Amino acid sequence: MNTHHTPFARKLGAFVALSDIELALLDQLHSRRRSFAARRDMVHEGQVERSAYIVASGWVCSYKLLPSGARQIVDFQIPGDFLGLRSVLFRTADHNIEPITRVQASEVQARDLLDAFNTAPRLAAAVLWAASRDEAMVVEHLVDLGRRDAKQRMAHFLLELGARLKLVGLGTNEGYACPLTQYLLADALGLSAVHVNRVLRDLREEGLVSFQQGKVIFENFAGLVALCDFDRTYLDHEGPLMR
Amino acid sequence: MNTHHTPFARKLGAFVALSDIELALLDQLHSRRRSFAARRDMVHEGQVERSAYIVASGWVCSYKLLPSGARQIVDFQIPGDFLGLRSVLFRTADHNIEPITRVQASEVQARDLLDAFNTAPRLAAAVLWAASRDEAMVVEHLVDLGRRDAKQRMAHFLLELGARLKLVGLGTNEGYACPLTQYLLADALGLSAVHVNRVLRDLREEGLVSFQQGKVIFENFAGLVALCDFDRTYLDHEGPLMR
DNA sequence: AGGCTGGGCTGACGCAGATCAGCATCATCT
DNA sequence: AGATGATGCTGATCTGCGTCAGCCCAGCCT
Repeated sequence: MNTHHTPFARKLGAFVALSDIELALLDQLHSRRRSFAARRDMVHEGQVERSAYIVASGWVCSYKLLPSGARQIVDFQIPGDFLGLRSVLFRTADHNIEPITRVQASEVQARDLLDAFNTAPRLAAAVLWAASRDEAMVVEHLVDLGRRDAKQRMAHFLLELGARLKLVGLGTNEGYACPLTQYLLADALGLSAVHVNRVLRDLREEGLVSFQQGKVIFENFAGLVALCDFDRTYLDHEGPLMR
Repeated sequence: MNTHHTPFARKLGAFVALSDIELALLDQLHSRRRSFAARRDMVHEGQVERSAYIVASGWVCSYKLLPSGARQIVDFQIPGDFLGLRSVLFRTADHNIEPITRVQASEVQARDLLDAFNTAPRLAAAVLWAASRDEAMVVEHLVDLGRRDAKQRMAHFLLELGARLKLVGLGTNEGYACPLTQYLLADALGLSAVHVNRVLRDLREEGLVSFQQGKVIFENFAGLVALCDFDRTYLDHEGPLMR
């Protein structure tokens, strides 16, 4: 695997055999690099937004706030992920986006993408694939919230995150570094922070996963997969347009 | 409003000013009409799928099954809605699709769509808009499951459904006909059927909505909106590509 | 140093909603 | 007419998770 490419190129390249020319085109999208401080909203709901981003380093979350003050995190973005692709299409952003750590991201105008597609049409299919994968993840998240209990949710979440990170070279089947706090986990999983803490302790004491000092370590990968029926096909399925 | 067009054309036409030619093109997509019996899966997870559908009449639901036997309904499709657009892109369907009533739907090959787009490029933007709206609904559903209690969920759900039905001429601010059973509601809202029943009773006794004999009737629309902070902008927002 | 803040952690208690069990109604089938 | 199966409805009880309240530690201010 080519490790000197950006996480974005690496992710797409893992499922679509891309030529060197195509890979180079993808890397070129990263010319307009910007940096964002942790904890300061990049985009807030209702804001008029004209460009999307590709995350180069750091972690981001997209969330919705309810008037009650409750927050629901819809998704986390890690290096290689698109950010705000939809708010380019719609006139305004429909949710908030906040960096969790310091973030480096490349601004991508709609025009840049279209130019790249014209030069290398297969890239369009690849990007479409990435967008579909993101949607499949949201659906899986919905199933989590609707029909899995706290322990299964957590297990599923940690496994999915691991699979995504592995794809961009930031994780292995042993574990990965993870900057998320228990509060962030709570807001993503629809739980209270208190309960997140308890669930993590349970999982640790059962020898399944540990999550301490910013590191997720899989102690019993198979056991964890069994606990929540994790099926990763939705993450790395290749489509008919890819061949 | 033109009522002699299909629900699909009507829905798109409500937010994108479409010419008669464009409307006619949309209606032409409905040539390959098929009929499906209630309760028999149209598509099941993992099935290889090559065509999408546009619902002409009847109700459909897309859901995921867990090995535990639990079911999570991701979304309902009503007349005018696309069905399985994503499973055309991916090689296989990633969830099951089941008609709730008898359903008439038009089969749409990827080729038909592309042809229509070539003739009338504005249609592509309109269809993209519809797809984005569907995704926004899934996100809103996710917030429901993660951060709203049972009563708010139900209120939000009934209001959203009402707004969607109104768009295709199947509902008003007074109410609408709805073939969903309490079991279906439960599987969509992440509740038990027993609790759905109680919540419906509560809402009825508080004079907010009633849902009986297949009819949803809004007794106090404003009160219901206030209860769950319903904000319908995500349903009928027009995008920058529409002008 | 001392205070402040953010994060992890824990016990006691309460409640929303699940589960269990059962009844009533209606449509369809035999 | 009786049997069967959906669907709606209800009370009693149980439980997963939230809420409240508080402690501890580490890092960062002043």
